[in-house]
Amino acid sequence: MARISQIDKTTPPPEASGAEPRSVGFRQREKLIRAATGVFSQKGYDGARVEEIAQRAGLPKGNILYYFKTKKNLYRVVIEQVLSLWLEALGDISADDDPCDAISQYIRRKLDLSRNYPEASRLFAIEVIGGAPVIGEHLKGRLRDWVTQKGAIFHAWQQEGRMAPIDPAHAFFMIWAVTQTYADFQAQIEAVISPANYDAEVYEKGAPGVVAALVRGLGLSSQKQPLR
Amino acid sequence: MARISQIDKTTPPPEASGAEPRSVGFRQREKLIRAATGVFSQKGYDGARVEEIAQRAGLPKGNILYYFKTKKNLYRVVIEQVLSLWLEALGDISADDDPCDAISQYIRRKLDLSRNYPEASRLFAIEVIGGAPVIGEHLKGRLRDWVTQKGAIFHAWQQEGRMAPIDPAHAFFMIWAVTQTYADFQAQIEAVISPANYDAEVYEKGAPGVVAALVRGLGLSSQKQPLR
DNA sequence: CCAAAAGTTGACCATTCGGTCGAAATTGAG
DNA sequence: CTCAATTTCGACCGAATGGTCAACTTTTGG
Repeated sequence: MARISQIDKTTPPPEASGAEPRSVGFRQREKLIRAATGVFSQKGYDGARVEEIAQRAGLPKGNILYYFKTKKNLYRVVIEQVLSLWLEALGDISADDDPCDAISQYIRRKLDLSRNYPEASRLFAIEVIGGAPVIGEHLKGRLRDWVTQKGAIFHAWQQEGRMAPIDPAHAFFMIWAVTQTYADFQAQIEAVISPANYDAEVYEKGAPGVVAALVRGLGLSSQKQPLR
Repeated sequence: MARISQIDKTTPPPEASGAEPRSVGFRQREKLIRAATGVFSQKGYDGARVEEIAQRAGLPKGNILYYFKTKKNLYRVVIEQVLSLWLEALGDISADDDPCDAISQYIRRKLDLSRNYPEASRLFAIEVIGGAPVIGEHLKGRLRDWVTQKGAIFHAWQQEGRMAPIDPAHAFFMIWAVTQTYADFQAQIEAVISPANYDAEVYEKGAPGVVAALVRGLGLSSQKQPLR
């Protein structure tokens, strides 16, 4: 009976414990997670149907429950993976960097994330809008620590007059808001702009100006030309 | 039999046709819409339970179906009301205004909206993230027209060098993104900042700096001091 | 090559939820 | 006050959904 070791099966997600990326179950789990991300991001947790996720992955419903035991557990796995992706991509900003370069690059990286993983972005948004019931603790932990740490760097830059005196945390909120809006509110942007090709017209043509505006707004003089 | 004229009952929402704001049904409908906004904004359409909305409004479930006929119809009424609130509050920006004043004021107005109607903001966000199945047409109509019109004003300002050369539509996306983030991502902001009083610490202390950053980013020199 | 573990599958169950119905209670105009 | 329209309310129904189960097939390690 295969049921015995199932509790263990559900614990190690594909990325964790890089044990055996070649096993059958590994690939199936990956497929399911990808499908689940898509469905959850569009319909939310309750709106998503296990059956639909299975269908999109080309597998029978039973398999999902076999691999993840419950719908809620699948959701947890999926959203935690999204959060990891998020935090990893945050990258590093160090005090030695030139503020303008470092933040420009950070913004661009964040924008690429929205562009390459729009579903992940939307899923994250839905979770947070709903009060972050699942990842709330992570936000209060990892994310918060990250902001505190990087905020100190911002503060130092501000003391040197190389950055406008904005509360560092709010500077991040601004950056996140703007970069994520291109993924999360894609439907609205499309309604207003009607781009033939979203990627090309929005990310490539529109975004650079927005990055510049953000940089300007944060008072980041290129190189060493202190703000006023 | 009361069923006969019911189709008419569901059509005129509380605000429309200011006929009889004193009738019993009118107040009940209002109560239900308020409750529904709260529940829908937190759980999304599918996650919201008719029973819960009723409970929150202090009425039996049956009444909801009596007044709105179906859950979907209730949702439509609620979200269309939110969109109206949105569009009304967009206010007017005219070419004669000083760009800096006009946009600063617009941003502040939008920020107040997030502050005073956070649930409406979140509901709108969920709808758009899900692809705007219900209000999509409105976005392609009313909102789009509004942006086109105001965009022309931005363009004129840009020609005079009174505003940075950003695609006007993207300027709006930026403003909307930043102002809405304070309502939509409240859970995240709270996790990172832990404010004792969200309104006071976030909107009153943090927001002004953000407004300034946005204005600066859009290249809006106060009064008539052309950018660069 | 073979047994045991891992994975697959569809039939099935319990629950939940949107919606219906009919009858009782309330309201309000004449 | 009266009577019809409006509103309330609980019992009930059918469909859909998350989850279970047991038999079956495929993988895999020795």
